[in-house]
Amino acid sequence: MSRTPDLIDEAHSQSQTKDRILDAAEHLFSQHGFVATSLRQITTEARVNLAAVNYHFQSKESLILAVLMRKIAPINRHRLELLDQLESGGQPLVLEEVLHAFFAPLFDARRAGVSISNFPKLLGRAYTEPGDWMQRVFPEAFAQIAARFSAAMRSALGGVDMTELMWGMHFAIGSMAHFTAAGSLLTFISGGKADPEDFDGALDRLVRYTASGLRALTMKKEVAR
Amino acid sequence: MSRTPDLIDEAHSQSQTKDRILDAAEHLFSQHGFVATSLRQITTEARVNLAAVNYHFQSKESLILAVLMRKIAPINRHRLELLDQLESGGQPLVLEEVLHAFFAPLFDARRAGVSISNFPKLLGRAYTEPGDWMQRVFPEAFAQIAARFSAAMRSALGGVDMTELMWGMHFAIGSMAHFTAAGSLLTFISGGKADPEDFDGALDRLVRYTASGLRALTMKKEVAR
DNA sequence: GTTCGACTCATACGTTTGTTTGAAGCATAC
DNA sequence: GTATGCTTCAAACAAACGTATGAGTCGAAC
Repeated sequence: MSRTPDLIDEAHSQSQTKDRILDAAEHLFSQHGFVATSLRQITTEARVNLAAVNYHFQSKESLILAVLMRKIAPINRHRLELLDQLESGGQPLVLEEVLHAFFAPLFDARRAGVSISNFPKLLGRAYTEPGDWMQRVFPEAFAQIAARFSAAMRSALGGVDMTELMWGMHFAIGSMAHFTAAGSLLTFISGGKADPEDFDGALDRLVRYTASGLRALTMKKEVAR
Repeated sequence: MSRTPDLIDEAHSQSQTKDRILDAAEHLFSQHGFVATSLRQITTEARVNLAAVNYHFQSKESLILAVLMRKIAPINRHRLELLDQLESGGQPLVLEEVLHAFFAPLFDARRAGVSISNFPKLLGRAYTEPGDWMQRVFPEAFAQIAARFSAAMRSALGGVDMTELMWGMHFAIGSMAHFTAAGSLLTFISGGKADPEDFDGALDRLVRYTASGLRALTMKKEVAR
């Protein structure tokens, strides 16, 4: 037995420490927010030396960005894939399908994360946390998404006023973010009857709700109350 | 002139320091969040001694609660007033009117604050900030609101399934919170065309959007996709 | 066997955090 | 005037923060 393979973990161990830090940071950030989570908490949970954070990432801020991008990038890629798929069908776009393409990847992230964890909350936090850095990065990460999907929605709705559509998208993003970030509030106001862990049901409802709201908002109608 | 009235400020001066702290804290919390704002920043902006915070309030956490409650209480009171007004009319409730009663006080808060400030953002933060304390307090502050308004909405919609209505309320709260907390994102995705400072327009759109979404969600329809 | 690069480690640095202390101010009541 | 209660003040506290340092470990290259 010259080289007992040691099947247990650390398969290729490509900087296993770096990933452990990212995983722990993601978990803690989603629970306590970015500012309230210390590097010591992260390195303790990751069972890694404190200095490893500043070695692999240069600063805490860079760590935050790395954690976010690791989750946002594949979700947005998935969104664009689904939209491409819809648009290549040759048939006219259906609003519900476009919205599904926009929302579904976020919910799928649960399953894509294999074992871990509760990162939808992480993305929810990203919207409202103190950060000035957030407003520097989100545009970059979401500019393409916003442009592609707003165009698709406009097409599905039949060439409506773009400004009204933007208001609707903003409301829709709010519903989505609030659901992912504060699902426990749903449990509370419903007295436990509505289950925020029911992702399939949530996605279905969010699509129906949003589609109807968008149609109402972009309907040709007098502005006067 | 035995008692020159000194019309200038500090009318009854009932602990003027306490209010200065609350005002400064409210302002800074809304801009940088609760955890990222230090007591020294607050006392500096309020031009008050550092120790005054722990004298008038016992801790930073109590300060946060005091700041929140000072804003939430009158808003919720206003909400209930408007709802009472609707229900005492004797006529059947209209969904749009109920939603207006729910949303309007938040937007009015701008004007009610006389001179100050941007506190809608403050409330927006409260939803997603780290706090475990938040989940201890919000139920207390919003239990009555949730009960009264969900009943009114159910009445306006004609006795629909309560669980579905709760999902809708949750989405609605998300739209509202996201708008108040992250209005700048609207400016971004719309390329500057939609103005988040247009509160009248925003309220109108939010009511229309939400009413339509709620109706779609609570419509009797097969659950199967 | 030595050298070299990548990585981990214990430890310390300088700040900043929330909170506490004890003296000083300053009205009102006796 | 002296005493009393509430408030403000400068200064200090221990603790926790993000970051930096230099020695030490390990494996592959030569």
